[in-house]
Amino acid sequence: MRVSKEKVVEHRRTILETASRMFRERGFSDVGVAEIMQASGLTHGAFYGHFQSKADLAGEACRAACASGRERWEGRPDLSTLVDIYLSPTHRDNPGEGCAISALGGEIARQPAELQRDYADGVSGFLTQIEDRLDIEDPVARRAEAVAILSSMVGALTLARGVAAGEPALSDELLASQRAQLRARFDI
Amino acid sequence: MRVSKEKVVEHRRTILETASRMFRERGFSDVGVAEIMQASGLTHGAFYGHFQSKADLAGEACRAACASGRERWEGRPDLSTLVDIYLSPTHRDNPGEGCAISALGGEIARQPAELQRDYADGVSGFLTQIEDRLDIEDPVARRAEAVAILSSMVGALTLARGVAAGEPALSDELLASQRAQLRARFDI
DNA sequence: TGTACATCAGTGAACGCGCGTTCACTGATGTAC
DNA sequence: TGTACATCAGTGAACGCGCGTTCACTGATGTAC
Repeated sequence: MRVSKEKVVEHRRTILETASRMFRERGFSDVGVAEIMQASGLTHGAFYGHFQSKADLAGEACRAACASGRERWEGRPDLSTLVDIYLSPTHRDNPGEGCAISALGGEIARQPAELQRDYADGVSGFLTQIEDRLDIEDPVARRAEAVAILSSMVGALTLARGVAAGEPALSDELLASQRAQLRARFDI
Repeated sequence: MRVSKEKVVEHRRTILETASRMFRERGFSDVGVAEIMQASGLTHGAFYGHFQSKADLAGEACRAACASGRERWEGRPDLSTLVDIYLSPTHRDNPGEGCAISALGGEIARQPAELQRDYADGVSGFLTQIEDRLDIEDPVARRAEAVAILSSMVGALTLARGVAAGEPALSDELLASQRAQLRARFDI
């Protein structure tokens, strides 16, 4: 049955947020349209009133997740805090609420170039935010340092997630070690 | 029709190698049993004579890919060369022949603990190989440095692959920047 | 070494299942008077 | 403000399709004499 205009907008936002979370938790291919709609409190048939296709939703969800990540760090914490949060067991264990760059990292390589461009915007945005927190004069050196910090955070988080269920001790070590390593670089 | 014992062994190895390559290229969920068998020059029905299930194959393929990566570096190149190869455009563009740790990084987090243990063995093995090439006395510091190097290589490669089709210039920059960054750490 | 039979790896049709997607229908919302 | 009708978001059955898996059958291989 028909619903109010406000409800339509709310439904679309709910679907997008639910999908964004589920995709980060379990990847694009392992999450179905019907499952997303059920988790959003609707039936699968209503999906195509909001999005053209699952691929269309994937693009929107990727953009939304990158944007929400950007807002999250906007101006606030310093680099030590950012690194501590990023490489925390909490972030490792909750990819659905976490950084899309890490969560979608593996799968995005097989997605259409258009989606990769959105992902690249997210990467560039994160790099800029790191640069803004670095006390390095030379712009080239600053940029290189930001790349190094982002790479090591994404890599450590990916590895820590990959071994979390199989070797929890190694997973904790990877996070703690990389946290200490990065903090030593800009804390003193 | 029946085939010789040698052929049976050869077929099994072909299936395993083909699957190992295809899984690294496109992930577990996006590669089907029939497709693997066709690429191996057989029909899908013969699959269950060699493996119990697709999940069983995934485990074997992961183990095989990690093992082949280990052998690849056994003793040979120094750290500069290893980093140059790992962060090369060639490695980025050929995940099927490349490092399983990076290629399977995202998906392995959603696999059974048993598979993650095999993956963790691969990570530990790679860490040891990096440690063996480091000129650091203190074992704790050496281990931490190896973690930092592996994390940044995996992260940079993952990011470079994620933006390769969408923003090739950024992809090249990430690889080159991280390559230079790492070499500066142990070359002098 | 040669023959006769048992074995069993590979084939391809068939299975149930869940996927993304479509569509006729329902009934509450929005609108025209 | 109240009524009558048009609109259209959501429902749920149905679609074709490809998936992982099974199985009766085939025919070359391996073995016993």
